[in-house]
Amino acid sequence: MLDKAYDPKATEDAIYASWEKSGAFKPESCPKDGEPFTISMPPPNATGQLHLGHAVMLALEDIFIRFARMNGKRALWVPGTDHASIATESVVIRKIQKEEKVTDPRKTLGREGLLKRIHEFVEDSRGTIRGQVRKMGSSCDWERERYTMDPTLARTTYEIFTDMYNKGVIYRGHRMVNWDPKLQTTLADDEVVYEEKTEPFYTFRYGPFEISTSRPETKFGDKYVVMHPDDKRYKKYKHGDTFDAEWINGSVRATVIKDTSVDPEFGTGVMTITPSHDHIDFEIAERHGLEKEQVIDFSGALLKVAGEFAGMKIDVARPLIVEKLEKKGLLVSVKKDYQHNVAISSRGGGIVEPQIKEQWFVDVNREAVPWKGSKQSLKAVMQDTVRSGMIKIIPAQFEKIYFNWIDNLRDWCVSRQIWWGHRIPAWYRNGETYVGVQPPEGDGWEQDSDTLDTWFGVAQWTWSTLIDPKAAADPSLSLRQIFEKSPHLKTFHPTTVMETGYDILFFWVARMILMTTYSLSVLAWGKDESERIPFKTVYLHGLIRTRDGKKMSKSHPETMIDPLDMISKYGADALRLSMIVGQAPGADSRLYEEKIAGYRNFINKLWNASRFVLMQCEQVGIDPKTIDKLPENASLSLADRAVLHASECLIEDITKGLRSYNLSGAGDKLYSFVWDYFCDWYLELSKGTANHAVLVHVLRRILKLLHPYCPFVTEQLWGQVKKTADRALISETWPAVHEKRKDPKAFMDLQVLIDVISSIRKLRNDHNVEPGKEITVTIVGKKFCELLESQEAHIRRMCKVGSLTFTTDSVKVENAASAFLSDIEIHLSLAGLFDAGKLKESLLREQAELTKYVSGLQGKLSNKSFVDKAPKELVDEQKTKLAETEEKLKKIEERLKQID
RNA sequence: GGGCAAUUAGCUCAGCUGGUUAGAGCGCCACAUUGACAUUGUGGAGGUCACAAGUUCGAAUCUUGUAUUGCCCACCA
Repeated sequence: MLDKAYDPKATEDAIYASWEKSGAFKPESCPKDGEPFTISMPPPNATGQLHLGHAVMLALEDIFIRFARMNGKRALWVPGTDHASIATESVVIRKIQKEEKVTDPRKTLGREGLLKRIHEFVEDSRGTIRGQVRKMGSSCDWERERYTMDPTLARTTYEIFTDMYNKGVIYRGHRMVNWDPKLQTTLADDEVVYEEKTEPFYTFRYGPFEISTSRPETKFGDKYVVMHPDDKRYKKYKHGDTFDAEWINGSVRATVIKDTSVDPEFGTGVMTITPSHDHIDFEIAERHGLEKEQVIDFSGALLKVAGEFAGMKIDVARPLIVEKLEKKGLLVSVKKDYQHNVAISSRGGGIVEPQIKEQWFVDVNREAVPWKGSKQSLKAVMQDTVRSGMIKIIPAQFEKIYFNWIDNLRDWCVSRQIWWGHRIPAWYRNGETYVGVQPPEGDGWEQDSDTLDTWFGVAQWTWSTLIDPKAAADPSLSLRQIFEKSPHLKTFHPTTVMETGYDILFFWVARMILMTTYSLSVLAWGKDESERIPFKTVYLHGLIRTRDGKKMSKSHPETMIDPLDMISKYGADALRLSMIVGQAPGADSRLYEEKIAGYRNFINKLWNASRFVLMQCEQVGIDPKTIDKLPENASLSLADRAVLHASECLIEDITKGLRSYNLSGAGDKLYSFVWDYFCDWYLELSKGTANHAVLVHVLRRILKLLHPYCPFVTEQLWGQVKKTADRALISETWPAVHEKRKDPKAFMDLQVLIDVISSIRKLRNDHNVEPGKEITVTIVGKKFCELLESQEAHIRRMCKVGSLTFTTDSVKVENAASAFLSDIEIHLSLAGLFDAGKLKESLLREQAELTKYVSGLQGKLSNKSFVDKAPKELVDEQKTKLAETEEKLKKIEERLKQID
């Protein structure tokens, strides 16, 4: 017999191990003719700990996969980890700095040495992650686990890079980048955060103009003044005019430039530009072919052009420069409380200094992708996949956001000045450049020291993980031949659904669309465009926040909820439910311990309901595992027929909900079915008159339907109600709807019984009838008398009724509390307990409520346009409702008279 | 500055294409409790669905505007 309470800790690990051992996670265990259903697991960073973001991702994907598997699909879930270049490198460097007191591990260890250390760290960490993913119950195929630094994935990354280079989609060029002087690396736009700061805003005299700046230290090389061409104040200056201006270190010859990007309303409407250290200025300089002189070096110090200030860090130099200009009489004014945004590195926290550097870029506008009969740009293809409906994003509002992002998309800088990652497959020798998967032959070649943006490689994740590693290891094969020798790729790609957080829609989801459509199109693999996409559906989940709606952050450990902690306290099933039920896709949600505890209670309720079923069977010596047939409908009790009907409807609802990705709604329905219907009514009604076959049957249904949500407890219970020789629940088939078992009449009739029992209970409560004290009830009903008579035993037991009379005639009632349902009157004799005041009070309350309702209905029905235009059924329904309620009111009036 | 969303009970949230007297969980109040379950049961209190106008026979739901909040993108010399 089962314990009194479910103990997840004692069972979860063993159940997981048995699933894994049985091969149930592998698509090979599914029916051979099943439709493929694939999910690529977004690979967690190989830096350590599973957090709630991963937990919610794993829970959602596991539900998708288990549902698909039970529906006979060939379900494949590919797990993996990401090398996460920047994040991992900085974690390891910090670790070495802290633990070994090495100030600059790059210098001390060298490239090879540091990479070795990072590699060791990652191996260790990947093991931890694997264990944690298992704890969540994730049914992924571990034999297909991949890692972004696997040789196969490295090869596809280099192959595609080379191909893009050869087709001119990847180019090397000078571009303004976000340079982090502290970490000595380039940052992606997304890695820059802006902080509002208050700094002085200076206005200086510059020749005949006044110009303003918050960064005087960049102004040394300025020799262009820019203004809007339509600005009337500066009409007399023509584009290209030159003049001499006294400046920081002597006189400079300046040129007038007219450009529409200048806002005449801002400051004086005139500015000087620093093309080397400002994005906008760079663009202006590019437009007009202006010189770009570097003023600040890569460590953040001033260069020779600064004259006496050369070598100074900018924060030191700034006040000195202002002082000098003031002495020269060039300082016009200082605005002290100027607020503006300063670019900060999200990695190192230092101020970002824009610099011009040689970088590798992906050209998003070059028309190089064969798509629907012509060559299209990456941008156009990215738009088309979603616009044409090949890829569907859930929730749909993110499609708008996606398009908006693509409209503003610029070329993608893919090189990073770090060591950990895929090193750029480019070699240089005396001004020659070679790009290829294999190093060039001959001496004197030097490989680019940069690595690729992590997202470049991992953007191929959906398909590169399905490539056969053996084929990829053969250098004589071309990528196309490797594709041909990868049957899994053909079967399981495009993947069915990509589930991830909306925060990486741009970082990753969009870039997967970019890289995958490019790769599979250019390599002419997959004739139809719809076979060249990475996934058919994108399901985005929101951020999990604290109870107060704040972000959980490592810097405030008290706000963090550790999923592993919660699993050991409440079980993985409870955690999964708490993250999914009540959470709309794409919306942020709040999680706190009471919520998880609530779902733990639900799991326990299910456990005990099962325990009850087993006990019922035991009492009469039936082995629940051997039950396999349901008796004919006709021989079943009302409650049995009703619960069978309800469970058939439940199957329909849940199936529909899961198919349409409404996991929250379906979960909620399961919760209330189990608790509010199955436990509160059906189990209660079956006490004493249990039909064991129906009990076991409905319980099995519930276990199946709940299995995707809470796999552990349902699997555990399944072993109690099914022969061990049969399939484990994970491999069971999803229940089908049997129309024959539907019985709406029984369902409605049971509803009447429930109403009657509830009303009697309410009356007892209203009139403070002592608990346990048996009472006498008279039920008067025209339509339902016979029905209720047959359920007498239930009413008696569940309401503690001593004697019960049924009659179809109206009766004279005295000393009784009464309730009036439609067509049914209930009179509870209260001899000795009778409280006229209380009785009158409750009748008057009900009368007032009903009167209000009736007048509402009457108004509605006397409205001609309602009667004419509303659906006829609705009008009829409201008419019936009105008649019923008026009847009820009459009865209440009668009772009131009697009391008086 | 551009874009996207949200506002429903004390708290956290459901409420699908407009249609019974707006729901759940937690919390609160009262009562119960030896046999599935105190990780429980029964009953209850608590809401002008942010505000205003409009469309409609009918609006939490559709339209417009206002207010508040949140997020994303861009970033101003």
